[in-house]
Amino acid sequence: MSTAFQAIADPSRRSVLDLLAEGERSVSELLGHFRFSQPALSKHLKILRDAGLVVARAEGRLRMYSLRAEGLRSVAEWVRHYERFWTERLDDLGRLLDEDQAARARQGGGAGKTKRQARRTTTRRKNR
Amino acid sequence: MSTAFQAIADPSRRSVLDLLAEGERSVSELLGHFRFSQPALSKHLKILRDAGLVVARAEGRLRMYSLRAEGLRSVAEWVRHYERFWTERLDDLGRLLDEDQAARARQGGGAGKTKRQARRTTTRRKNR
DNA sequence: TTGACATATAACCAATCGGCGATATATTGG
DNA sequence: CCAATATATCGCCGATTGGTTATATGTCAA
Repeated sequence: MSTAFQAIADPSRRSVLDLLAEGERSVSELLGHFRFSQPALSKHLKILRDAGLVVARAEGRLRMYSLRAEGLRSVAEWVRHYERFWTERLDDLGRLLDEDQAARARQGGGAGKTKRQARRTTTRRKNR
Repeated sequence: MSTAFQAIADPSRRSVLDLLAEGERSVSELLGHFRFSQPALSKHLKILRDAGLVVARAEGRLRMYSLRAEGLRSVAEWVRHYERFWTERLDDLGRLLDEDQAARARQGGGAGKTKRQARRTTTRRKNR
């Protein structure tokens, strides 16, 4: 039942993946980086295994875990659909705002790369 | 304490975001796409709001929700770190992650007890 | 004002989660 | 074989989650 989205929801599990991104590690090596118990880590590892984000290889009495990053593809693809909202949109919006800012044109600095700022759209947050 | 990672862990909430990616929607419009109750949706929306992934604007008695995709940036950046594992050419990867092929070549060697074991990057991908 | 609608919040519930200590299983060294 | 080590699994626990129904709040129409 564990999807990659669920698996990476926990910060400890993300840390495990970050560690494994540097290379294969045994459970006890991983454990050294956390404050919780070994069974807790084994549980996290099981969740990551079930989600297809890591694989374990037995070497003697050690279990060497390594990253299986392809399991993150679904996440990457889903997020990529949203990337346009802060790339393309920042460009277009920035272009519009540049006119506005050009009005109070001053920006002396020298190397004139348009240093636009992201401005919040509306967001009339009042809430509660 | 709702982080973006936690917020997108739930498939219903991801669907909400997907819907809002097409444009602003009221709560009842969103509700039409789900089988659960209105309070359940309001809870999801609160979580998304707290995570900074959506914003609400009052329009009469409606609440128009819209996407605030920048909230997904942290996720995108984290995942991008892993993209290289399936994006980069295999040969580049092998170059980055040291002597994989040497370890593979010595596979039949035998009784030598190496302190450091072979790093396993495997996963020969050809497509993409 | 009243009543209907739109949405949020409250109170509750079962299931899941992340942690623990205890224990089971496998491997290695003596 | 035995003890030590490495890891997984079990049984338990309190907190969180995702859902429910009931109710509160705010706005529009009449």
